[in-house]
Amino acid sequence: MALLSIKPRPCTDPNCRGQHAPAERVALAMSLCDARGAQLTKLRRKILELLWESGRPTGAYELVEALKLRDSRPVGPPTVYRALEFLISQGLVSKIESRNAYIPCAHPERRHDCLFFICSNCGAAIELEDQRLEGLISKDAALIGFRATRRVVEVEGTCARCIAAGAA
Amino acid sequence: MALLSIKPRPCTDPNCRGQHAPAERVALAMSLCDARGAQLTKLRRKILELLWESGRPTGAYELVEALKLRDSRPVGPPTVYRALEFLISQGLVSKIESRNAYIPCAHPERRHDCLFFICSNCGAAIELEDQRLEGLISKDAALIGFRATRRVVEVEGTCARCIAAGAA
DNA sequence: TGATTAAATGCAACATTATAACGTTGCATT
DNA sequence: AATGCAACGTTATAATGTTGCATTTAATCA
Repeated sequence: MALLSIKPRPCTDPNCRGQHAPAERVALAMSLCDARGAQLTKLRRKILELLWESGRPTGAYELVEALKLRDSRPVGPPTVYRALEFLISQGLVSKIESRNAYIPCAHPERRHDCLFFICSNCGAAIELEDQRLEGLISKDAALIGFRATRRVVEVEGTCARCIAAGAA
Repeated sequence: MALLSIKPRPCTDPNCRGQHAPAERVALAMSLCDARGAQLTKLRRKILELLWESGRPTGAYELVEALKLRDSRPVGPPTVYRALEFLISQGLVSKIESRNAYIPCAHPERRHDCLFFICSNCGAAIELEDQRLEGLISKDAALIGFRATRRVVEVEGTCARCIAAGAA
């Protein structure tokens, strides 16, 4: 808590697409980890920052490169993967399975499943939350007696901006 | 058509989980490809067979190994990947993104999105189809002006059989 | 405070998954 | 025979992810 100069409040707008500054994001993450007794170390924080700054799903090796540029001390893949593992375990980051890439979670304060729309053209990913979708999946799971622990929903296609810009 | 001794009819049971023999599956695939003018060659057929026989999502390199055992002539990864690409393009196979593995599609005659339940314990995958789910995703896509081309829905957890067997 | 211990990180080697680049085969048509 | 074409083969390499162990850092407590 000592590291926190501000005490951010989570965004409560259900239509929010996550348009907040990276710094604000990281501050919220620190606040959450602090409350949970989880250690958001300097390295982990930096990787979360990089993910927010990137603005699109980012590969682990891209992060390795980015850290090389930003810092004097280079880090290896295992370090990055371990940090990602931590961030994912805290709900701060999601892996986009269809891309082998990582993206920060817009609403880490809420426990929820993410629904990602990924643009094949520009690479951007839009995160949505849909309780009805989660409900349907639960119902289907119940139908076959399946106990779900993780839900991956990823939609590939073309985003509105790229459609407008004339990209096929 | 000359190669086909039987003319299989697609299963129309909406609750069908795909319990049909591999040979029947491959025969249906041949029929479909024939109708489409697509070439389900010997190699592609063999890979589809192996996938059906495997009974669970199977990695590309597992297929490379399996082909080594089954045949005299070993094939390289590119060959297997190309065959998988073809099978996927024909809707005969799906990739399980969260596992980097491939699974034959239970109902290749219908154009639909698959919903996979993957057991972390035994590795089995259950395929379901849910129009309402597809509808919800379409609605969400429309909400943000996104044009979807592919939908990936994968649920990890524990299957009924493993729960019954006492697996956590 | 310094000793003790747990957690996090660094690092080298390795494993797995996927593709690039280029060449060959076999068949159909001319 | 020459041409075109789709599928397949071969080699090498890119991209992604992990293991095992040494080292450092940080939390805990006598």
